[in-house]
Amino acid sequence: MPALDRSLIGEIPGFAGLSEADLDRVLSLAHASRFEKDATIFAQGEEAHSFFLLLSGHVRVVKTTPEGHQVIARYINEGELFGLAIFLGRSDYPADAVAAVDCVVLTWPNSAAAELQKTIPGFGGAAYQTIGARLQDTQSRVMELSTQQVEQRIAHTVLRLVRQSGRKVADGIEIDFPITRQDIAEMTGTTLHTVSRILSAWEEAGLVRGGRQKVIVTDPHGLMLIAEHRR
Amino acid sequence: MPALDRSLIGEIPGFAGLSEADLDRVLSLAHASRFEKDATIFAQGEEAHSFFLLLSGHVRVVKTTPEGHQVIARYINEGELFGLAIFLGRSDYPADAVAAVDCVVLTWPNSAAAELQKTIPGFGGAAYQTIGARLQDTQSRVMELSTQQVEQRIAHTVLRLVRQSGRKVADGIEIDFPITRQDIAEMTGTTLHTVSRILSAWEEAGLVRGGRQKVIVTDPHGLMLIAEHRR
DNA sequence: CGGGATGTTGAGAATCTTCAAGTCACGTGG
DNA sequence: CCACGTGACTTGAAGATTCTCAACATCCCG
Repeated sequence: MPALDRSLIGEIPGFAGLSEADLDRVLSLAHASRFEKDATIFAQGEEAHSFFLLLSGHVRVVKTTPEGHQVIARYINEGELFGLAIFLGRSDYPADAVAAVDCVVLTWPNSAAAELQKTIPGFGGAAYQTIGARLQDTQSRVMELSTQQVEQRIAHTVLRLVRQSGRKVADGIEIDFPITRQDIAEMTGTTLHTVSRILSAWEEAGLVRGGRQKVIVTDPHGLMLIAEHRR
Repeated sequence: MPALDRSLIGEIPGFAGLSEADLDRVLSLAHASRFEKDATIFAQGEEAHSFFLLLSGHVRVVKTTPEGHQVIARYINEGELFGLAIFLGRSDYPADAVAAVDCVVLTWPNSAAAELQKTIPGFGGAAYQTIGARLQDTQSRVMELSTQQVEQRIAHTVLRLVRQSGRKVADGIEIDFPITRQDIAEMTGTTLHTVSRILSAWEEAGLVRGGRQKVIVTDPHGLMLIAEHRR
């Protein structure tokens, strides 16, 4: 493995503004690895030995119920920490993390956590900030699932995805990684059939363009109206 | 206000095993207050100036959507921290906290947080442990809402309530605070009508006994079977 | 070029909500 | 102490949303 470059993490909240010496110290505790699309970074129930920072790519975090239903907990974007089981006082990972595209990941052993928190001001804060943000996200999702119909939930989810991981293309904004109807269903608590029907209707109405493992939003404002149930 | 007694918090995780001097120090930063049933401890959107520990009673945490729907995020039990906005890096409270019964609450100003974390080993950990546990709870709830039918969700919710806040009575276990059908509906993402119908059916089947603002589980094992969809 | 994964669409069924109408319990004030 | 009013609860009937089942179309990868 090549020596890790400071520029990898210089821009990341929690490491921003560190001295070169501190950056080197942070990197000396970590190691970088590549995961091919569909590779598992960690598995639900597995003993949590490390935590991670996504340097590039997109990671899907999936929980499986005892009955075998899958629910996508979230997508991780570049620059985000994940697999923070140790910071929650957990000894195992509560979900699978799967590379949605080819990914580069920094890994720290749990044993580095105390060290980092002690020596890097702001690192612990960044980790807990991340957890706090996820608690709020998850709570919003509970509210959506509790109070909104399927079409609104899908609209909110698609808008969130393009906002967080959108890439500008000729006629709109495209979600930056391959995503199936089934994936969207697992994020919104519905079935791929309903997702397909609704996306087809939206395409008919000129709000989105679909495609295999692809969603392009062509009329974000129109979608927003649907999300707010004011079509 | 009378001087706060060390015994108030001596048993609480995060304060357990502290010296008398440390306990006094923790209490000197706090003040205790009483809230009558239905009193608001803090309100959604209000600037978060303090965080709290519930000494006795039960607190309902409620979020309201822009459209006016209410969702009960959780109930707080005796000995739990709540209103931890500052630990999430938030400047306002994300929900209402309402006394479900008469309550006694310890309050610390946010300014005490850094102090407590520095001087009391384990305090910061306890706060973040609490947040971590809530993230996991909330995620389980997303899974339930996504994959289970209403009857199972209500069964899980009622079982969780009796487990966390149950009081043994003659013919079963009763939820230890007044709870309406509407409350249960707001915890499970359904309507009070559906909750009422299902509780009536369970009563018919001898699993529970109902009553005004009351639920007594008489056959926890039978309810568990319903929760797992194996009636 | 075959086959598995992905996506579409129709029809029927099931669950759950909505609307409606009431009953019941409890606390308050006369 | 009783009448009354309000909040809590119940139950029926109709309707809507969404799921399930089924069949087929399509696309990509090897």
